[in-house]
Amino acid sequence: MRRATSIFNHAPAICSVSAHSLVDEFTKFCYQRDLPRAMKAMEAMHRNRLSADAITYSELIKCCLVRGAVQQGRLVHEHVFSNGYEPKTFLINTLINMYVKFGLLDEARNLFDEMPDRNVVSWTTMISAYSNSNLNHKALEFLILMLREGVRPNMFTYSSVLRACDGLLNLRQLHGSIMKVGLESDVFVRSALIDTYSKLGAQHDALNVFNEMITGDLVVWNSIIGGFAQNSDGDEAVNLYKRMKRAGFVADQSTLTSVLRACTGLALLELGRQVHVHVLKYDQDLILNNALLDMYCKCGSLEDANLLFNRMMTEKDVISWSTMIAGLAQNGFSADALKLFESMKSKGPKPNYITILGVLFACSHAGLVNDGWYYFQSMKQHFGIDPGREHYGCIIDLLGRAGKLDEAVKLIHEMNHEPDAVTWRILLGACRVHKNVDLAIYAAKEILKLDPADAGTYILLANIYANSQKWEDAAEVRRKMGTRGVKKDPGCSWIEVSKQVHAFILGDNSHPRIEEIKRELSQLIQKLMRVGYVPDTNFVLQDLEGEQMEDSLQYHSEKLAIVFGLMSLPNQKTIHIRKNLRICGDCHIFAKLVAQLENRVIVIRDPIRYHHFRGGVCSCGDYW
DNA sequence: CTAGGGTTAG
Repeated sequence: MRRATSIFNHAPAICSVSAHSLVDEFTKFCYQRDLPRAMKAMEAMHRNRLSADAITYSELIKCCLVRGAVQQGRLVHEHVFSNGYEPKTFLINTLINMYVKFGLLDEARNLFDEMPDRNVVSWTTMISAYSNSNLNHKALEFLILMLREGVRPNMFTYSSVLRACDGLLNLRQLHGSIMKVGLESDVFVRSALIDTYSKLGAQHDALNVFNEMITGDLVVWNSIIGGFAQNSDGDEAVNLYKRMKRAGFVADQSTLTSVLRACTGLALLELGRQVHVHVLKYDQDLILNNALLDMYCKCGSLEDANLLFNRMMTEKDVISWSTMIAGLAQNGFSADALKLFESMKSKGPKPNYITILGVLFACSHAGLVNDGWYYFQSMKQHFGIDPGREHYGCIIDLLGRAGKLDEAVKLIHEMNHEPDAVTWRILLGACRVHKNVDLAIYAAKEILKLDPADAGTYILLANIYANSQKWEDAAEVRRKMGTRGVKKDPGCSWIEVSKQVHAFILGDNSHPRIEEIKRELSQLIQKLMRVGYVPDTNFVLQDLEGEQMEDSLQYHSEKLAIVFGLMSLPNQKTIHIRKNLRICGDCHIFAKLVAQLENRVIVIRDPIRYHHFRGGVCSCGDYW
């Protein structure tokens, strides 16, 4: 414990000051948070073999903590143990906590190991330290050791150790123990339970824990709302948010961030705008602003996103920049994305893994082979980032879409990552664009090896075979699909009108105005055909992830949603639609013509890409 | 002296 450099190794000096006034002075400095004077006084006390009381020392330790004074903290530690006094458990706990907060886990652990009477706080401090450092195994191990020593965990212990649970089995066991001792009604424990179940994807259990709550606080609500938002169940997150408001709680930064994330997932631009109003009072909150920025990008409102991004002039971090760059790229504004990246390089934060992904994404979507290749080649050298599978994916996409299919395949085999289903799907997408049937079959087979539940790929494969008159192969694929119980989701489009989400599902007539909409659609198609529209049913390779062709093409869900948008939104208002499947070639042509003929901006977001239709053209440049 | 909630890609 002692060091050669320690002040305490000097011989005690003679001191004329009375013991009382020395200790009093020390106490005064501690409470005044005057660290230098307190340290001097402590030195003097030490020379006179004097000690103060434990509470005073703990004040001094707090003082060291807020100043980040590690060295002084160590001196206090030595002093407390130096006069032959045995410090009280609570003072040792304070010291352990100090080391933990300084990130010196080993020193905390040494103290912990050597202390005589470890109480629940000592154990909890260590458990919390381990779980905060992601040493989950150690945290759980300590819980077991503590129980073995007969120390009973309290709510502090449980809320700490819960965060260290990385398996459902552990979690359920722990949940059981918590119920047994009746600590589940503690708000900290409850929110930790909800959060941990959510992190492990067990939303059902999280919701049960939430619903059993009689009295809770905002954090518990935030846990459950955040849990659903992060598990891509935006509907439930939004419902809970409304419930929370009815229960009389006022949303804070955390709530709003989660609700915005839910809006992002569901493309709820109107609700997002409403939330924006509440965000204004937290306009210093970077995380919240980043979530807002992402919402505008992913809801296809680049005007709002740009406005916000420029307003956030003073405080933008790497996430803000990455979000904006990726947002521009996904919406088809690749040149702007690259321009922004250049300005980030000169006056923004250091780009990270995700930033580069956005940049490469921008290149691949605009067919900028040279730029993409350059950024890819130089990312390690310029930013110290090794290309990951996703970066390779972008470049495979870039080469493939540009028609360099051979080079794309070569890269797949050369990269130092195992290709996964996503990699092959990218190649398949390129085959679709360039109508390379043989390679498409190869890629599709690779996908199905890795992801046997991918309905779109079975259908594509069957269609390719059917198209080449290979009826037996086609039947075999369909049969496999049947035996594996793989079903294709029906095409579905959503549109938000007057704070209400309207869903259009292929083959489903449950929308109250469906007949009227279909009549309007038929008339619109007639009108478009007079200016040259020809419904295109020959998109075999297009059927990759698009809606089925055999069903009436004219009632594809996005067409119904577009017509409903024309019918129910004011003339100048952009029509925003979200789809669950890729848009098909026919609907793409249809949307371009409608945008032109009706003088409307139409934004359709499919699972991969955004299409901004304006005056007869699409922001994707017909390249998707 | 010890405890809970939020942001970019996939």
